[in-house]
Amino acid sequence: MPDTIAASHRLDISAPHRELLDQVLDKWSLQVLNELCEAPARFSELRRAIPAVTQKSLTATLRRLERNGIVDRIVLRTRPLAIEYRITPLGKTLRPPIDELLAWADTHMPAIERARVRFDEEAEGEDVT
Amino acid sequence: MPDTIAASHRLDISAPHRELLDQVLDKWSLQVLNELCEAPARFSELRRAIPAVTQKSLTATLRRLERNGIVDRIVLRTRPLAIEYRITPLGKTLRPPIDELLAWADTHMPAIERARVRFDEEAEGEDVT
DNA sequence: CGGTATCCTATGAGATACTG
DNA sequence: CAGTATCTCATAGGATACCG
Repeated sequence: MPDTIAASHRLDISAPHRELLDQVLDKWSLQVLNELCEAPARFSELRRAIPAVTQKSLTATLRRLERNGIVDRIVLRTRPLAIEYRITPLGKTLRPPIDELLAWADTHMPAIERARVRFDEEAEGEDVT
Repeated sequence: MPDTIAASHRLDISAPHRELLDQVLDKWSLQVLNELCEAPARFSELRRAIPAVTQKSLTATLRRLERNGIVDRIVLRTRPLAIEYRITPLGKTLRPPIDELLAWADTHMPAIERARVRFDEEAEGEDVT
């Protein structure tokens, strides 16, 4: 295995970091985490709570989160059998950083919208010069 | 215009938020931001600094960041002409949340590795039961 | 140097059908 | 209910060739 390329004084954004963030910050993870931080939920409850997700994607998301120790999959020996998903303590530690990120998005959204409009307008006039 | 669906006491992870984070936290943005937070850089410097990125992906990343007001593309009227990319003030505000996320990844990486091993081992023995 | 244009393939994700 | 298994299509991203 290759060690880190250089002892950079900057942030080291190594492959494992990126891979990890990709698994945790993907399209549906945030919503799922959001639901499970509230309360444990069953598969069908999650589907109802997040209508846009398909069965397949929800399954994939839950498996990924489970594999990374972010959620637990509990088999309830009720009748006829039920599965419950719960956030783990490790999963809970994700909240503060995620919240900060969402707060950033919230705060700067207007500035970003403006930047986009400007950019798109400039691109318009570009080739007519 | 529809207001937020429900006055949820939970985090609202709306489409614009997700879209924004997708644009900013994509595969290469973190590395690029990391470089540009240090100092302005030319296209070829970025390629050297991030060897794994292809020309196409780097171009796409820079355009996206530029459109969102995170970086500036400066045309230097030197000889024979040079392009410089710089982080914007808006771009700099991204650092704290990103740092927190990376710190989280760093802190909890060992626990996550362990969770993965456990999960994969359990999956092994599963069908041999 | 700093890209754009094109082709091609791998992956992600929706729809659908079926199972314990 | 809680999935798995396919099929299919759209997109992301790499390789390559070329341009101002």
